[in-house]
Amino acid sequence: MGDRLAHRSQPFKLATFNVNSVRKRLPHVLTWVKQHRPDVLCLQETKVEDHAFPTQPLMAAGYHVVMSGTKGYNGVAVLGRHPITVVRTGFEDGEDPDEPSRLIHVLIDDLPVINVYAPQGFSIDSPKYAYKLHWFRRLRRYFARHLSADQPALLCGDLNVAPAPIDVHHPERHLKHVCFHEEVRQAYHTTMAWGFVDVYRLQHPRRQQFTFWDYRQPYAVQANRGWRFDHILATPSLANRCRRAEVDLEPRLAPSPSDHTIVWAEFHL
DNA sequence: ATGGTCGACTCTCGA
Repeated sequence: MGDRLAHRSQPFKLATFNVNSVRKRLPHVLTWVKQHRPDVLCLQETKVEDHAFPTQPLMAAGYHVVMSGTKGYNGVAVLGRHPITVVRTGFEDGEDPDEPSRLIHVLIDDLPVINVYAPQGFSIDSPKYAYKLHWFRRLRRYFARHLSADQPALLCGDLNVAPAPIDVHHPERHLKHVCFHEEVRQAYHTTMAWGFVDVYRLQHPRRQQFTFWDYRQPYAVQANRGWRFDHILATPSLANRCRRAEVDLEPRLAPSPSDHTIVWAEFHL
């Protein structure tokens, strides 16, 4: 851990937000960072190539910006109050296909932060689902190759998995859903068993709080038919230093609400 | 019921 973080008096605050187009949701992002001043905000589904990313207004708000995007789909970015070093985008594990627009690994004052957008999977019988399951195995191998479980590190993003029955409305109706099937939950848990702890669940063992409501589901928000897909995880030494973890529903209340909302966590470093 | 809607982009895909 770098001295600048180690000697901070203020807690270190990280947030994650699937924006479903960073250009469409830029007003939400600017309002939120100005109000909450997170040290780091990780974005997913930015849906924009790097040259067209709205870097300038974010820099004007006091944030460094790095990104790895593609036109129209996927895309991840990290905003930070301190300079950000990009370590890697994508797995770079020699397998084809690799998707640089689903993973960005950065260092913020020597703290590793990995921001991911996991594949959704489409349907249980689709090759996209097989790809999703394999993607989680590759993610675990990525941790083993590039991180140490006994050192501080953060993982966040849209994992496209509800890890437990409490994390989805009517779990009994979603046993064959690509984000809740026993097989995909197993893939998720096997990956995180490498050494990442879900800090929201650590702080709130029995609270049901969703982070995603499907646009296509009528009255999903009103009836709270949602899912908890957006996660912040930390290696054990850092998870022990988590003091707060919360879901902020503000992006759901703004005009043109996103289908996801913001999750944030504070750590005393 | 991959239906419904939303976003980006091309007349359709991804979620």
